[in-house]
Amino acid sequence: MSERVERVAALEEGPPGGPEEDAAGERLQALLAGLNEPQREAVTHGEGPLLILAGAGSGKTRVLTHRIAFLIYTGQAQAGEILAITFTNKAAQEMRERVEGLLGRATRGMWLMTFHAACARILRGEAQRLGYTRQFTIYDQADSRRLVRRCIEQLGVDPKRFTPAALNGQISAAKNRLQSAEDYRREVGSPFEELVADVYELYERELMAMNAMDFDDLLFRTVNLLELYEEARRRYGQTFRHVLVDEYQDTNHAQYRLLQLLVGGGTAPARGQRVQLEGHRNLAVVGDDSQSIYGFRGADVRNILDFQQDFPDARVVKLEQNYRSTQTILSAANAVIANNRGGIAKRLWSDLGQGAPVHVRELEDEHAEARFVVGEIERLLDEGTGRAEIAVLYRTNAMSRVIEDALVRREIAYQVIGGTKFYERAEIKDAIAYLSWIANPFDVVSFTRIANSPRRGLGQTSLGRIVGHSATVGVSVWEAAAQAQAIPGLGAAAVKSLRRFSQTMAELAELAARGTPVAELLEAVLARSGYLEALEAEAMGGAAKTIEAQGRIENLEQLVEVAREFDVTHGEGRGAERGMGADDGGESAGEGEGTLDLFLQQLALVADADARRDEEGLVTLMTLHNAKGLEYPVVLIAGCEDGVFPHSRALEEGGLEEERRLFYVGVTRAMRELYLTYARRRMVFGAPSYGLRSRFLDEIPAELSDCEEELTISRLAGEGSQNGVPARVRARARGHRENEWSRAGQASARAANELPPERVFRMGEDVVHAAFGDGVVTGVEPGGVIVVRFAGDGSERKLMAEYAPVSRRR
DNA sequence: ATCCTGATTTTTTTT
DNA sequence: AAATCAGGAT
Repeated sequence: MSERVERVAALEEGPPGGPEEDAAGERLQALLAGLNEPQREAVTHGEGPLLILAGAGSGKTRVLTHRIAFLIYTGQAQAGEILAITFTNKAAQEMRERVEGLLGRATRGMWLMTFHAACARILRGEAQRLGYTRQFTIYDQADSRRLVRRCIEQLGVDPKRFTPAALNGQISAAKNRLQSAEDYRREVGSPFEELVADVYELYERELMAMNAMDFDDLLFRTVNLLELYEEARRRYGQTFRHVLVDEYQDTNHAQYRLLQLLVGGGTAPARGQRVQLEGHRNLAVVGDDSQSIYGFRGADVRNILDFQQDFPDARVVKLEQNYRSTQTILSAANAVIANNRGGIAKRLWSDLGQGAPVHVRELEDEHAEARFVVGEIERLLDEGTGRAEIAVLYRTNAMSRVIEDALVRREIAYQVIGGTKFYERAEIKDAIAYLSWIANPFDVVSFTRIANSPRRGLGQTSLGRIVGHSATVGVSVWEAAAQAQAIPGLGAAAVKSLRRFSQTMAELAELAARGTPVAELLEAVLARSGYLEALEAEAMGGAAKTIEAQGRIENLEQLVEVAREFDVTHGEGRGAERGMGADDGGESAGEGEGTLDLFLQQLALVADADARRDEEGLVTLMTLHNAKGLEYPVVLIAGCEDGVFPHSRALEEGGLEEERRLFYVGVTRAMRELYLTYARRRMVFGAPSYGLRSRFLDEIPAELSDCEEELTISRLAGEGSQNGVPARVRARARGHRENEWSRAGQASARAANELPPERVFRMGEDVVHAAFGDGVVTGVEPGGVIVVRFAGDGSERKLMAEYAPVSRRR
């Protein structure tokens, strides 16, 4: 490897030599041309750990792609020796295209994908070692929540008291901490955690029996695999000679551990790990602690903050020149983020000039806000701005509807990212469930989903008997279903119906085993199962449902189209499984088996962001989270009100700083023009709510925005002190229309920030009340109100957390 | 088993 | 305002 380094050095010097070396030298110069000094340093860094602190818009994608190209180009790595992790599949795909553009050839064999996709791929080859087959099913969040619900019911716990969502969240958090059910059990400290442990254990057993994994398992099991098998660890560690990770600030503990296992090194292993880590330590991470916005799903900023402790010899490169935004936008972003404590100091600057002021507007209600946003978009379009250059961002998906309505009314073409997702629609999930059950006969969740869809007269009771029978006899649901008459307690009609269903499925499985292309198989499924027929019957029927059914049919046609595309790229037998030699061993006989599995796994891992389309003349609507990593000449952020953004629930849970980072992310998406709007009145849950303008708006220096009233009051309050007290004074001055509601809003903000911790209650906590006795918190409402259900008489009461005589029970 | 209706809940954010 | 759920009627 030292000769490699020499070669790099030689190339950098632009050595004398034969004609092809000259050409190579030129190529290399071209690769490095146009990079600023720190960018170049990051790109040309050789072996060993590398931390790239990349401020918003500082060209980190450029650095990553150029670095990959550089590594390949200088012979430091083959394409197949690179593992590059991105946040979305879309980002991976874009990055691959750019690398190929730089190299002028295909990047066959390079692992350029998300953590989850990489893990799924590894596990497909190694699943047997962990007791799974390679056809294991991946459950999305909805699936796993359903399973949790079943577990809760099986344990005889009231799902009212503890919602599947809450328990699922606990389990997911544990998995992200790499805490197994047994680990969790060992550390329980409350009755609630006791319950979580029970559910967690059962949930794991069920998943295992169904040959299924949830999202978190993909990471967790891969870590298990690498910890358990030194051979696998070595093999993957050596295969991926260079590992690059984008958006490192949003990695969770499992992902962190995975990286350590792959590249070796880091500090002493976390939580008593026994594995001796060794490896090449060629890990390059890119991120920005100011843009860490996924704490709620287990991301841990400390991963990036502590990188230099993990790798004391790491080279650190800071990218501080912003190539995206005007100085005004940057100054606004910097001023807001300065209100967070800690973090890595950086000073972002731009030479793109001051540009326009930030446009801040107050509107009457959300409809007026939507009209303003759309009106402004129309004006910009008239001025020659392209639709694809405009993005509208908001805090929650629910907020898109009003804006969509306004856009439709003005006939402006748009796309919504996220929200009601294509792959979460019932008909799509049904169709996929059919395929899943064919691929994985143990997949009970899929079976129960499709058995009575379309209606076959197999209701809850019958399904329960079938599943119960399969569990007692110890065979897959598939086999159980095939032996309909052997299932005790099943009525004659049910037996007959199940027989027919099972027969159809057997035929379809036969088709699949013969290596039928996925699109063809899917069409056969939809036709023979009677699914399409039922929908068509509904679409023909005269009622209002017609349109809906028609839409569903169209969605299914789209899915078939997706499958057809998959067949084209992965068709012709083998082509699919390229990449490292390591997983070839696991590939079973070559009858085209495995294609269906691959298709299903790809589907399971598609994200909303992957659906984004560029350059098609569409205005883009999405949540601030989905906007991560993107940029638009014009950005409009709607709903800048306290309680909406920052979100009230984040305030309650002490997540203000993460909200502020989210705001920072939103602001820094804008290149030229930035609009921040808020409404005095907004319908929430069908009831009006009145909020104050977002505190983040007050953190923007007045001279950067164009709100005139703002300037006047700010001058009155004292020149130059935009932060701190005067800012709040301004907010009060503007919000003097406040009534009951806004005061309630303030109280809730206070609840999080100023109440002592023993006065802050969360869902599911056990409490005791001086008069009513023991109870459990079943709701947390704005205004510092908590809802408690009391064990004594089963009644539910609303209490003021601040004043009521309640305390935590232990 | 299925359908209808009224009640309850939902809104953070997502791989 | 919309979606999901529970309970009861058919």
